[in-house]
Amino acid sequence: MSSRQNSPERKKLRMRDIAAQAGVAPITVSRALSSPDKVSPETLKKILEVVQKEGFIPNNVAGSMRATAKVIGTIVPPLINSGIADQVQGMSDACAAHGYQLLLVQGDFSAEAEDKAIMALLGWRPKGLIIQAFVQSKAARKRIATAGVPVVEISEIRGRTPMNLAVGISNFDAAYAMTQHLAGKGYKRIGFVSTPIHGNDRLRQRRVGYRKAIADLGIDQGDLEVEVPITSKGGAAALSILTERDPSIEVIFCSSDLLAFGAVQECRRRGWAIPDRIAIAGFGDMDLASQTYPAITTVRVDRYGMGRSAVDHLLSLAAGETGSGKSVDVGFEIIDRESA
Amino acid sequence: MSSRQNSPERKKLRMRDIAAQAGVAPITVSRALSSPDKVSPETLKKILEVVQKEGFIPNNVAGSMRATAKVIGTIVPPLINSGIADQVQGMSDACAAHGYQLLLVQGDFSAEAEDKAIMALLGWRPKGLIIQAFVQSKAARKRIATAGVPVVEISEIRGRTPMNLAVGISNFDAAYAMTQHLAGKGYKRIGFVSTPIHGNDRLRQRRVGYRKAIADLGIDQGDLEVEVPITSKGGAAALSILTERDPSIEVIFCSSDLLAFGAVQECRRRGWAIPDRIAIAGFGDMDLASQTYPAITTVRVDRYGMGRSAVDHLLSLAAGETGSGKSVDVGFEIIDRESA
DNA sequence: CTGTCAAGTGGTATCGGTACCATGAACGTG
DNA sequence: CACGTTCATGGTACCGATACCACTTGACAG
Repeated sequence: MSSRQNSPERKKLRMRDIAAQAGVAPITVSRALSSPDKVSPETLKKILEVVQKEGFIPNNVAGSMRATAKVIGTIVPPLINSGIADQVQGMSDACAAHGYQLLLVQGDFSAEAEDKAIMALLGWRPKGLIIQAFVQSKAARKRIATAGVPVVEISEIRGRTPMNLAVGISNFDAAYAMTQHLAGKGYKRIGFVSTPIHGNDRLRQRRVGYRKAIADLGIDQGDLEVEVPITSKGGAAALSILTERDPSIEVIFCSSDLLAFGAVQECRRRGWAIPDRIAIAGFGDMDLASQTYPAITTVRVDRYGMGRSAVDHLLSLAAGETGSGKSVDVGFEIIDRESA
Repeated sequence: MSSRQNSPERKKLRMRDIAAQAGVAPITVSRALSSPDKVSPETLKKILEVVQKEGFIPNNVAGSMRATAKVIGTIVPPLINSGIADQVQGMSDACAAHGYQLLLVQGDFSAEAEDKAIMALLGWRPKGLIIQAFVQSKAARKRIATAGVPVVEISEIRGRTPMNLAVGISNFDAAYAMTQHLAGKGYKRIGFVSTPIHGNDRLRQRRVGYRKAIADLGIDQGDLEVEVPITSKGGAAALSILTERDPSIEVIFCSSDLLAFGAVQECRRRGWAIPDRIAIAGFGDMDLASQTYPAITTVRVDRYGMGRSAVDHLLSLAAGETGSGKSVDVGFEIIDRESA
């Protein structure tokens, strides 16, 4: 009766206000908004009209107390490279497609920060977590296990058994394949540039794959590995270090395109021809890699697809599928360009 | 009495379970966790022990029904360039520092998507919104106004009056300054490359600033503007288009470093010397700009700082400060490098 | 000894949806 | 025509933490 006039300075809209105005019970409004096919067409129309007119937006917080929240929590490393950004985009798009929200926390490289981030996420009782943390500490794993929330890890899929399910590639295989590829093109002395591993399995496996390939190839070249920060400046530095350590080095395989880019720029600065004076390969197939001149030979990984796939699998897990311990391999591809 | 043994297959932990085990009331546990100074040291210690032992994580969803949620919603454009990524990092860090969570939605370039995204965010009754949408449709603004949620816009600060408060720079001034800077270095024919404006005021103001500078300088050069997709490929294309349109063009000012990078690579491909054959300038001072050889002259904007500052101001607004209509100018800086 | 006050703690109502079960109407079937 | 079944809708009881107010206790001033 007084529901019309008191809008100007009355408080926030609730479902019951809409219900009153539409002449139905609150629960019917709820159904109209979340499962419209359970409401008769006329009622539905009437309710939606009121919702539209009043600009009502249901309170997800309240709704998430009974039903589990349509939220997926995720921890991502700092978005320094566009690979991660693609992945976030993939997760974001997939979430949107399913009507979920993405709760994003950025990790750094410390275990405490990771633990705190996980607690913050779990506090929201998300449907699941997608983790791509660097550390993956034991404490963190235990916390998640206790909470009983499904987890999809975007990670190295070789060797380790995931908590529930992992999406990723074998970084070992990829690095092995690239090293072999370079050897196949006739390069003899093959350097390797890594970023600080910090307990990150993906990075470690790349190095292991490289080493295995060198061993299998029977190349005797001493230590041609170096570790630098994950910036293009790091790549430039790596070039200097390695060429100084062994002037006859023929190719440098960088564990990230960002490093490869930096190395290419350093060559330009020195006036060195690529790949004649020295060849360079990267990892990730960032946009950069194809656009740099000369274009960079690299390993393509479908990061966007990994993000989407992670969300899809997570929702399956949450819906009851066990799939425990499985790994989903999204594969990789060697992209041969001009730089090596 | 039976609270100890039934843990194995009992349901989730609630605050009252902790309370029972610690021999206090639930509300005391609440206080112990959110305002520890209101609880006596002994009680606090006992409660924290139980919390620790059980691995209890309070349910934020429930807590957010009475008190407003410690959540900030944000809409960001696709993370195509690292500038946006820096900004997200800034917001994320600032949120973490204040104990807030970041609810992230990625926009695209359509008004409907934006409206949907805003509804999704508002459904969580966030403390506030940080918006950096491309469209900023009228419908979206109205929705936010109705919800009565404070908003910080990361945007162009010239001309437009923000809903509550805007953080950003004057893109007009920045583009004007760069154009003048280039003219000051002796360049006569100055081209301009923009990405599709799509109603985005920041991009528009850059173009307007450029045009104003050209007019003020009294340069009569015809149309040396072109619009290309925001990719490095777009930058390469722009170089081709402009040099074909006017072979005597001397410098190209790109409204994004990504474009400038593409243009530089295209020059390399053609064997053109930079800046002798043609000079290039960018916008944003992405990591790329300083690392590319030759290093790119550009406009530095502190994106990370903008993100942090947006969160800080938003929390002030939420705490009651009005600050309506104000704009916070974080400023810019012309970074003179080798490319122009 | 009484009154005032602060600190520490608890009881209760409440935030706003939705799961669960009940109800009544309309329809078809034997 | 009695009965089962489906469809549309409503009533009620929560979900789990916290705001609000009340209460107890001890310290201290007058």
